[in-house]
Amino acid sequence: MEKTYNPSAIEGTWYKTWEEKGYFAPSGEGTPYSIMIPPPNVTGSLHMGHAFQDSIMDAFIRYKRMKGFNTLWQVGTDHAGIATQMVVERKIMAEEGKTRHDYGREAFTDKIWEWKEESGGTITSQLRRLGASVDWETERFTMDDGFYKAVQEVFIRLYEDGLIYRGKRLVNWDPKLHTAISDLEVESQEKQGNMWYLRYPLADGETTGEGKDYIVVATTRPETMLGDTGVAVNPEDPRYKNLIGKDIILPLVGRRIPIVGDEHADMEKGTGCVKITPAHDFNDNEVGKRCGLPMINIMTLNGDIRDQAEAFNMDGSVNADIDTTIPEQFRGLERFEARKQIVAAFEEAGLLVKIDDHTLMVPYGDRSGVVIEPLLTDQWFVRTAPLAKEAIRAVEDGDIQFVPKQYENMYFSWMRDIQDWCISRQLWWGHRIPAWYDNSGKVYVGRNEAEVREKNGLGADVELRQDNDVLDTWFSSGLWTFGTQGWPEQTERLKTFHPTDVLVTGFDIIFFWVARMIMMTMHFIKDENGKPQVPFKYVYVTGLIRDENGVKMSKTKGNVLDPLDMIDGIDLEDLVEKRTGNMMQPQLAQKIEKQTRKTYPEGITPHGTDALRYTLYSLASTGRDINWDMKRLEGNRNFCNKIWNAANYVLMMTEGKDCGQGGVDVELTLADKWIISELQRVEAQVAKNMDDFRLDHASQNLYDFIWNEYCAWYLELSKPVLWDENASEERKRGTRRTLVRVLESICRILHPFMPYITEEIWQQIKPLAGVEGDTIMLAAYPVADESKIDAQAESDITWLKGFITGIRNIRAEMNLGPNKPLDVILRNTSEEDLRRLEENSSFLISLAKLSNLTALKSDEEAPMSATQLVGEMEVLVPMADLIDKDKEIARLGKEVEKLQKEVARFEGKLSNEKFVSSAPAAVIEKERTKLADAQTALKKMEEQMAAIKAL
RNA sequence: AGGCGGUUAGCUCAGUUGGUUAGAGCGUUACGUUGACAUCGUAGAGGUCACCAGUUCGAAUCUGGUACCGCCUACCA
Repeated sequence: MEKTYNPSAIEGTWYKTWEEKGYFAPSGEGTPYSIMIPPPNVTGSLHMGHAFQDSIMDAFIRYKRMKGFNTLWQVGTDHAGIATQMVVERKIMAEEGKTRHDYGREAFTDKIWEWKEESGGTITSQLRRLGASVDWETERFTMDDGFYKAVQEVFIRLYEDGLIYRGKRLVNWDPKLHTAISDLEVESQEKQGNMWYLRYPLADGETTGEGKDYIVVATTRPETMLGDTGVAVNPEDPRYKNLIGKDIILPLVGRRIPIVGDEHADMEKGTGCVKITPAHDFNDNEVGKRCGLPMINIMTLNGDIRDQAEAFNMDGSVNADIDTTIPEQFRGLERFEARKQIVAAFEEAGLLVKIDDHTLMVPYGDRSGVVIEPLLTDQWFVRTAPLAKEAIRAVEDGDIQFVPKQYENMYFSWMRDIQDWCISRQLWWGHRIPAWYDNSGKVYVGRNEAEVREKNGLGADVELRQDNDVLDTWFSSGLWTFGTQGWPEQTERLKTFHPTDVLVTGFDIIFFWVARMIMMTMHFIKDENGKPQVPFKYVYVTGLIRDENGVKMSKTKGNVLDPLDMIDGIDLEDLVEKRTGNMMQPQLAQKIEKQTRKTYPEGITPHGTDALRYTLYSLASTGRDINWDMKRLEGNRNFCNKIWNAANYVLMMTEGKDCGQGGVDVELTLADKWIISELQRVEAQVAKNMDDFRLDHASQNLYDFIWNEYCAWYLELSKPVLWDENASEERKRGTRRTLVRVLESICRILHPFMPYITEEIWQQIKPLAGVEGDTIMLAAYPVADESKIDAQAESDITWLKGFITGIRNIRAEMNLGPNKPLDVILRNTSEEDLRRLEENSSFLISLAKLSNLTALKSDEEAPMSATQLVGEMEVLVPMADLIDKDKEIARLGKEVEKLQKEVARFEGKLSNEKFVSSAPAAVIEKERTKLADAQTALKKMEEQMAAIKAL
């Protein structure tokens, strides 16, 4: 082994070996265990969220694989409709100055496939760097042929079940990308805007209750007034209720529109009158439906004002009765320009009452960044209510459990008032909707044109054209758990690995993806009894990883940390370049550069995959957000280094020596029995914490055991045995065997968390430990053996540690160097103390650096000494000339003070009648013991102090 | 506005049915390069568990309220 730990030297080769040897594939034996990776966007690159989730999945997978399960970690990528289309559009624009329309649909999608072949593997290659043991052999892509089959089948069956319909409805329209998007792709942002108060004159000489011949409406979007088809007032409102059924002459347009009574108008808010634009506002659309108002669309797909409006009835049919003329001056205006012009026109006409400042939430497209427009378009929808019902039940009944549980609330609240899902997207990249239209606009759904013709008896003379739209990307990813396993065929894989065991994902896509997977899966996949099958039994929800200041990482803020940079390291200049190069808003570059130079003056040093993963586990607690801490990462790199050096020591002590592999006689020391016992405990703890999804606890258990017990104590305890020329061969052999066997077990327990370093060390030590196997990946995971738990050994070692620490304490307090050999005298020794002394004097002399160790007989006087207590036994270091009297008095004084406080506290507790009468006996007994111990210690310390003072 | 979550050492985080003398990593103080490891060792310091009230013999833990922070949903005509 190399002298120093160098992660890059060991991490490169092992992954390649594992992959080539096919260790990641399901074994085909044992109980099935499966996880489906949330398919990353094929255009994406690995970020901290991926690293976090994928590390967690890998720990579970490696753990179960070692436990002998038939383990599948399904890998794949998502075709990410809009994102991918945009990437390739930008590319052809940059390289050839062409748009996708220059290419045409077919050639453009070919171009995307070409891109995917060349560049679509970025994220999967990065996944390899993390050590992810996914089954590469069966990698899927949501646009591959098999997946398309599943998507098509689902669409057709839902259509046949009456759960998919087409309609002209208001949707969130992205005027830049020219597509509908779902509610979830809309981000509301708070903006400073205005509220315009507009005067609408009443027709036919009518007046309000207050005698005015007009009413005033307030709006944040005055440009939509061109499409107003009514004004709503509250039916109870005394000011206006007499006007219900009367008309208004819509200013600028001159259209006569009715005043309707509707609950939506709140008497308390604004003026109490609401302009109703059913084609451009979701609430107005509802009012329009209730009051029978028509819809007038005034915008183009760009969000510009149309030359002529379009009028529809609520059922989507064309309304030919309405004059759709738009005043000439507004035609073709961009929407925000139109707003200015309309307001100006109102002002000119004397109809602008006032303009208030107003803070409002404005919807933006999360991809395009432009303001989303509610727009009337023809779209396909999934009727979600019936699907949601089953999906809610599955979580209510515990068939699916969220970890942590509070996310179930979030899920329920969304599912309870779920809206129909708009699944059509006006894109070219994606699963094209399997629907055809004839010239009359009648729609036929089928697997292909031939099938449609045959099923519907359409001759060759009937012209058919396929729907131009594609399906929402989440429609296909909703089928991920079963679509990847060969459905609609009833494959062996599907039977074996579905339902999957656990889904690991972030809370931000519970609605986007998790809920939809549950709905889709439960509708299509049934068990042998016809009961809907869940896609997964647990949903493990992770929090967001934020930067060191708790700020969400984003490119525009320039605070993104690349997991690979933490693995490989990156120098400052490269990091600055990475964060400031290729920015959408170059004006931020300077600020980002400054901040980066301040936070990472030395860049980022390499830490290796194992340290990164371990840090992620140690922070993986309750699904809440995490503020990334680079220091913690360094701490874990040090932990790797510690393990490396411990292995180095073990090898030095065992290589080429008899380690008792052959079953020959060995003698186990107290230290051996103790560390073996502790090993069983940590094995049990880790097993429990893995079952409870508490990777932070599991990693803490291992850290404690390996560093604070195995390295800090056991390795030290092994030295006096192995360096003792007089020790028996059985004894040395026993120690060597324990050293190497425990290390070998440590490697196996740790492997799911730190795959690389454990494999590397394991390969070195397996022959010494008498273990066989090609890889630690497939070695058996250690299971705690109750019979090896040795309470006697544990308490003896606790005593031993107390003894040694006591001596070290005196050394530190008295400024005695660690190497000065000390004579130690023991007083007030019990039988037990003497036994322990007898058995462990060599450990004590060696670890505490003693020159002599003697127990005082009851009638012997001790010289003046510094004192430490181990239980009731007094450990005395004779003062002679080497102890500073004042210092010792001060030290004892501190002890006495502490003990006095303790005694007082316990006495207080025990003298409380109510405590004694109502607390459980065990608790009282415990308190009594504590009191007695504290009193004894106090007495001894006081005596000692008095003796020294009297000197 | 409603819902959920958070507030524990200087920083990042644990704390599992109330019995704790509240823990870890990093940082910090002092000392120390003896033969696994200075990416280290040894010994320390550091917290009235946001605040108030209640339940209880006993509260970081349970209940109610307050403050601040975060997220989600809705509204803002």
